[in-house]
Amino acid sequence: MTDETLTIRLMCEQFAVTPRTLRFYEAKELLFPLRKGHARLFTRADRARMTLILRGKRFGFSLEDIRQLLDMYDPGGSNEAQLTRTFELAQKRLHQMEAQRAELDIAITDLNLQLAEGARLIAAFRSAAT
Amino acid sequence: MTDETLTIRLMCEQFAVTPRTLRFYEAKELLFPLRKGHARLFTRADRARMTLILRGKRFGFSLEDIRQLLDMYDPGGSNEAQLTRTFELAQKRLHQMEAQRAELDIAITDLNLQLAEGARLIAAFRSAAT
DNA sequence: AGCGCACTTTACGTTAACGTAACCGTAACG
DNA sequence: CGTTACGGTTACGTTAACGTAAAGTGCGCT
Repeated sequence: MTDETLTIRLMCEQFAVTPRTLRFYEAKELLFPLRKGHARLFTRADRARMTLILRGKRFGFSLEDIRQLLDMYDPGGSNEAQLTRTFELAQKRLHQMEAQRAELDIAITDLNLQLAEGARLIAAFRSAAT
Repeated sequence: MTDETLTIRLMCEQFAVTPRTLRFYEAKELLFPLRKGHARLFTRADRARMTLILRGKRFGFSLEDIRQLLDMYDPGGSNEAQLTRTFELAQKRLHQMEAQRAELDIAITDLNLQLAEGARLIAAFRSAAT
């Protein structure tokens, strides 16, 4: 059985975050560690969520955005209406992400052009320093 | 001559921001409007900068990050050392952006898979409702 | 002169995402 | 049995990127 539950320390190591962060995420209902006495035990599900949380953060989603996305990765709302609402929300996110990628592509192209120009300038400086 | 300089109001309209934002950007040395008396006049260069600022913001760069990037788009640091440093900074950004795009692609793929699963679930619900 | 309007500066308020300090419990170790 | 180690709960502090309110300035009009 992979009941491999982690203490807060180990969890912190695995994801390179502080205890404060994990407690904060629990408060924000992004993680739901079990309790053994008063201590937290992070489950496999929590670890899966953490991966998604960190990924979400890296491209600029807010924790609140991420919380909503996480709900979708769950077998949570088991009635059709809820499921449909969640599905539509996910589609909106997807469009946002695709738009973001499109902009990122443009920016990368721009920056590449600027880099080429920069390289040209530097080369000019060097050849001028004969 | 395209000395088409804009008042703060017009500038706000063009970029859909508030006066506070423009003043704030000036304080942070992202914009350098001229002064006619005590009033600001935004130049074509300022408008170009604004476009870049807003683009930068859209994929999560901080204003400080953006300020450094803007320096590169300038004929500003006219010595080789400065130019080279700026060039390297830009390269780092580029790598960050490419990494970000790679992750975004993964996330988009993930989300697409989840959406497919979601669609399957919803379809199941509907056929069950015979 | 008086009025209003657009613009200004100064400065305190706000939200997100934690950091950090203070204080408490308990379990193991020497 | 004291203390070190790890865990916990308040609760105030911090940074970024503005919002917002207060109070002053200049100018064009009547």
